[in-house]
Amino acid sequence: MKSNKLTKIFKALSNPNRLKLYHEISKKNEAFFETGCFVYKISEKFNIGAPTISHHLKELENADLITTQRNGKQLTARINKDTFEIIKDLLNNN
Amino acid sequence: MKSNKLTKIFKALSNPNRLKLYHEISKKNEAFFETGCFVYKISEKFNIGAPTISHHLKELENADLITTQRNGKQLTARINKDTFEIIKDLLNNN
DNA sequence: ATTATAATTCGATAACTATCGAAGTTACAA
DNA sequence: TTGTAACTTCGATAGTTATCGAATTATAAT
Repeated sequence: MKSNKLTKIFKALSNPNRLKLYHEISKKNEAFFETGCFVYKISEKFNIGAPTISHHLKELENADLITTQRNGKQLTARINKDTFEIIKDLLNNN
Repeated sequence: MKSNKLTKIFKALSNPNRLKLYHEISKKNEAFFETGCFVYKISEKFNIGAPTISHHLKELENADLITTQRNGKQLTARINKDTFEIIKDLLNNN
């Protein structure tokens, strides 16, 4: 993997809220892979506002860690499986 | 692994120069595990000053990614094998 | 049409970080 | 003991980032 791509991934996961977001999405992803998971449901678990969630999702997307898709009023987030494969071991031993 | 420990690791590796530093140390580490590797030799490859190198090494150390040890005038850096195990796959496919 | 919900954009701000030059320290050598 | 090499500490600065509130957009429901 290219070094600048790696730093992008590390940077994206270096913020506690973003790591938690990614982790939540990855957990839901297993259960609802077909449908993805709704962002508004996840973000209830956070103590930060909607603008900040929106900002963090873009960072995760920009690092190719997730994809998002609008479904009506709601936003659906899905894990990018390629990048997930190589960092899931880190996440799952927590 | 604890989430705050993870974010510390990610943060430490989210800076290009720090990632490169870590990578260089890990490469030398295989060749010179007994002796470790000299920081002044590594830092010749960087376009940043000694104070910045020193700062970055502390960040890597603080994230338990490396250990350092003074040997006379020189500083020796060694990879922490525990943390290396779980991220080496990311580094080696570059 | 009006309202409500989910998310985004914008502008601002406080906190953090990478980097530097200058000065200081440590250890060795001449 | 003077010098020098490797490294650290300090203080400053420019750039980045996390977060917010207010306003805006998109979609759906009433």
